[in-house]
Amino acid sequence: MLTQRSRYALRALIFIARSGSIAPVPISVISADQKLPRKFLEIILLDLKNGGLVESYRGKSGGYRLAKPASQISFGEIIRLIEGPLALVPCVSVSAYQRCADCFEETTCVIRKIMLTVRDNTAAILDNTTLADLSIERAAA
Amino acid sequence: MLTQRSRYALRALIFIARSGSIAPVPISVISADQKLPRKFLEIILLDLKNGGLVESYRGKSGGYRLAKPASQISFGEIIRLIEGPLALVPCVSVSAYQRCADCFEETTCVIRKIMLTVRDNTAAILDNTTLADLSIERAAA
DNA sequence: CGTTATGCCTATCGGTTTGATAGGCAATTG
DNA sequence: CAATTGCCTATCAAACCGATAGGCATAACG
Repeated sequence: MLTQRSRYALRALIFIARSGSIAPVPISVISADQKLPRKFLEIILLDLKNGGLVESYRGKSGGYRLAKPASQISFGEIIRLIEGPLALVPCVSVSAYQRCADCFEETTCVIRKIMLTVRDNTAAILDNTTLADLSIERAAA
Repeated sequence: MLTQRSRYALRALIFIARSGSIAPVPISVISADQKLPRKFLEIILLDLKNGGLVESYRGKSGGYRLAKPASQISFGEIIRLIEGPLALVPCVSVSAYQRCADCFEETTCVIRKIMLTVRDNTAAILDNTTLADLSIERAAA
């Protein structure tokens, strides 16, 4: 299961992407429309900014904007940034590979084999769907 | 990422499945061979027992055995039992469906749409691979 | 019967993560 | 200068995670 943070991040980004406006979107607007806890959302947006997904502008008429075209921000990238690796075991993670503790032999491990399949499937889906692939429907999860 | 518990559960079950012996396998043997913390493994095996995946026998020459044929114990079932739902969001879980808090409309939610695809793909893999689908290679993750 | 090997129950524990809130500082606009 | 906005720091309770310890119940074996 994804953490609440990740779901909030997705909703916030989708909202920003859909707003389509050139003017940055303030936290208060996102939080009001999507009904997300304002202060908590602040932290998340800061992470998204540090991760290079959004730009922020301070002061009056400040707020957040996507840092790159919506077509270049995939669900996979968002989730990896906020949640961590897509992989179910560290030894099949591409973005954060790590040998499993107490692993006898990676090449012949059957658990690794199936987990690699799962990871590749998941990544194929999440990395190929971007914020631009959204129809008019409303984000709500 | 899976918790350590789930990885341990998988390794223990694979070990039992492979031992192939009719005699139950004691915790101490599993823990020694797979290098898993003994007391911790106890708790996990108890969960597996309560979940109907293994049978236990007390007393001398006691231990654990698979409660059904290895071909009927899938990775999906094991992970769901120890870890929880495969789904990334509650609203696409089949085994533990729950409407997302603050969801506007489930049918049109784009997050739900993609998460459903991911879940279905993951489930297809994990539910169709069983403890019987293991070659001679050694489990190690 | 008693010894021994085993699973089972209960309790505890420190550390980390999770979700969240509060207050004040910094910057920018007008 | 006032208003609005993001940013930084601190704090918090609750849950989760991985693990350990001790003793009780049960069954096999001689």
